[in-house]
Amino acid sequence: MSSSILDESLGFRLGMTYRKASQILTQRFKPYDMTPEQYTLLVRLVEEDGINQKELAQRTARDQPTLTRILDVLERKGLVRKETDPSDRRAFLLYITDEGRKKAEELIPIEKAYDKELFAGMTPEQITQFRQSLMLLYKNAEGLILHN
Amino acid sequence: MSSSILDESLGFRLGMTYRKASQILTQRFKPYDMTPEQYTLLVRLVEEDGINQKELAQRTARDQPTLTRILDVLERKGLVRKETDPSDRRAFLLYITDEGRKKAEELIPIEKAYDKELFAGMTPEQITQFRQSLMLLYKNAEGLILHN
DNA sequence: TTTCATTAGTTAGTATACTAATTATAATAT
DNA sequence: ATATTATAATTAGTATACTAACTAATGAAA
Repeated sequence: MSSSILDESLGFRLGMTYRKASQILTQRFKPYDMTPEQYTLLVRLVEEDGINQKELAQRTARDQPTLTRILDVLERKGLVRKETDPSDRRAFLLYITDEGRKKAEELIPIEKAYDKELFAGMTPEQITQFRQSLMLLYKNAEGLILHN
Repeated sequence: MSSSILDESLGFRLGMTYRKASQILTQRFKPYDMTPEQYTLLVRLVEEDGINQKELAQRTARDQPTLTRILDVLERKGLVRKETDPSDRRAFLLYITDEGRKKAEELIPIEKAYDKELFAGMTPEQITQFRQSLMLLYKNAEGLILHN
């Protein structure tokens, strides 16, 4: 029974777990010259492209400045293409390239396998419960945002 | 039932949840000129000081370079003090200052309240289960590190 | 005791994440 | 039509996180 304030804090435990999990996936992606963050954008665009940056930001739970920078990298690598939206010249429509699709399809099984290893030892019911808890936490946190 | 690769990925969900939760705590700590990361070091030192940086890094689940930089900030703010270890001149022993202790004690109830709000709607059993799942994930991830 | 390996901490380099401010375009309201 | 407001994306600034390389001190071995 730990009496540490930090160990008690679920927020802290959530953070340390995320950092460790992210660190391992970063290692595994490194030989493919890809980060987990870049990967999420790529995968989202494989599923649906022709959307703009604001939409992609929402669908990957990232803010727009972060997205801009990661997209720069993906564009430089030739995995993603930007076209100005003819109906709104402020916006860009994002398209995945053939190379980007190939890269994503190479990495998806690696990420899936990692996910499985990460959750080894948990029953399907526990995993479902964990997933639902994460979703509740996200909703709770969203509701606590200060809007200025 | 979503068929999105990203939504299916528990690692991605873990990350988006952590980021959102961290973002809100960052907002709440801002009036106190404190980040969640700085806070964790401070709280750990309130519980036990006179340890060196390597030990503090382990106890807060952070790597040493990150620790060095955050400690710089805390030292500049006068919340933490470093003394060279007389028995090992490579190492520093870390001490919390009176001001640091006061700051920590001011923020601890804020973080605790936030944790409670974050987990609103979950039963104690669900929270316990969630905590145990996080601990299992951490252990699993640790076991998957590539050691060179 | 001199060499070699290890260890504590830092520095350098890269990537991510957020807020706030800016630019350019679009949409709305007089 | 013109002025105002809102929006998409970017830029600037700060903070965190990691790996790799480095410095200084320690410890162990020949």
